[in-house]
Amino acid sequence: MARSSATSDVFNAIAAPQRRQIIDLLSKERGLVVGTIVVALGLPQPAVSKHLGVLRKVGIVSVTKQGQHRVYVLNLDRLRPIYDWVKTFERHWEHQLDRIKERAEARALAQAAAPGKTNRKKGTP
Amino acid sequence: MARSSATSDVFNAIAAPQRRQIIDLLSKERGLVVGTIVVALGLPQPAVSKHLGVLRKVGIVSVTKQGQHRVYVLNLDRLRPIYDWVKTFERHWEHQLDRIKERAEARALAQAAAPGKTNRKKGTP
DNA sequence: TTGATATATTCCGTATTGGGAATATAATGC
DNA sequence: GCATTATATTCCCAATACGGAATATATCAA
Repeated sequence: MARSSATSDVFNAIAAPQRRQIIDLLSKERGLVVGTIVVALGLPQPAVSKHLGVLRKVGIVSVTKQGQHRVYVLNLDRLRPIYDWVKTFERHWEHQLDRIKERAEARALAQAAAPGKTNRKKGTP
Repeated sequence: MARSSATSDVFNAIAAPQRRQIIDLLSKERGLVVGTIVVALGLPQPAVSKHLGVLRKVGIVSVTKQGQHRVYVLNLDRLRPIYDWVKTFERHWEHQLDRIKERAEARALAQAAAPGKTNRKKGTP
């Protein structure tokens, strides 16, 4: 046995950054034609078609013919397993998250009070 | 050029289910010795060592010698990129999420009120 | 029909995977 | 020293992966 095959499960399908890019694109622009993805990613068309093939096989995207184009749409629910998996560990980041959120809010307040400059590192002399 | 190499980034590192299992284990039991993981996964020891090697190289786990054992611990922050990525799509699942959160809060309250037993499903009549 | 455009498929080559088996290293105990 | 235990490393191999190049299919347009 070798590897789990990118077309076998979602985790392998999203391992390739190009495919994540495609997913990102499709999450913003609902329904994209291959050509658009090609120019957006700057990859050769066959490469894009292959990546789309992988995503299709796993069910992350689906196609509909439309004239001579293929319109790809995202099936976000297929990403749930990943979400559910990492969410298991969310607890561990929650405190950090809270702190980050607090900081962000503090920053927003500070900026609202005195806009014009983003505050820098830390160094409180 | 072939693939991005499992040892190159976190997304590839977690593509293998065995490695996700290891992560799951380490998230429950903080600090595990290789032998424990071996019996838990039912994989041959060299295989486990290799998977641990991948996780180590990506920074998901770190080792400390302890006598003749190696204790592996999880560095959960390294999984953040994955979390952050899927979280982008959370919006699409929000309704479901709200319900989950509500349940979690209800559970927390119930537990605060009467600790000692985790409540089971829900059943919304 | 011919041709242009849009997309998919096939073949090729190199790199990588992940388990198996054997072996190497390291620490412990006698 | 030697044996045992714990873990890592090496070598092998079949199965992929993924980009490149070429080609195949499909649709539209004239």
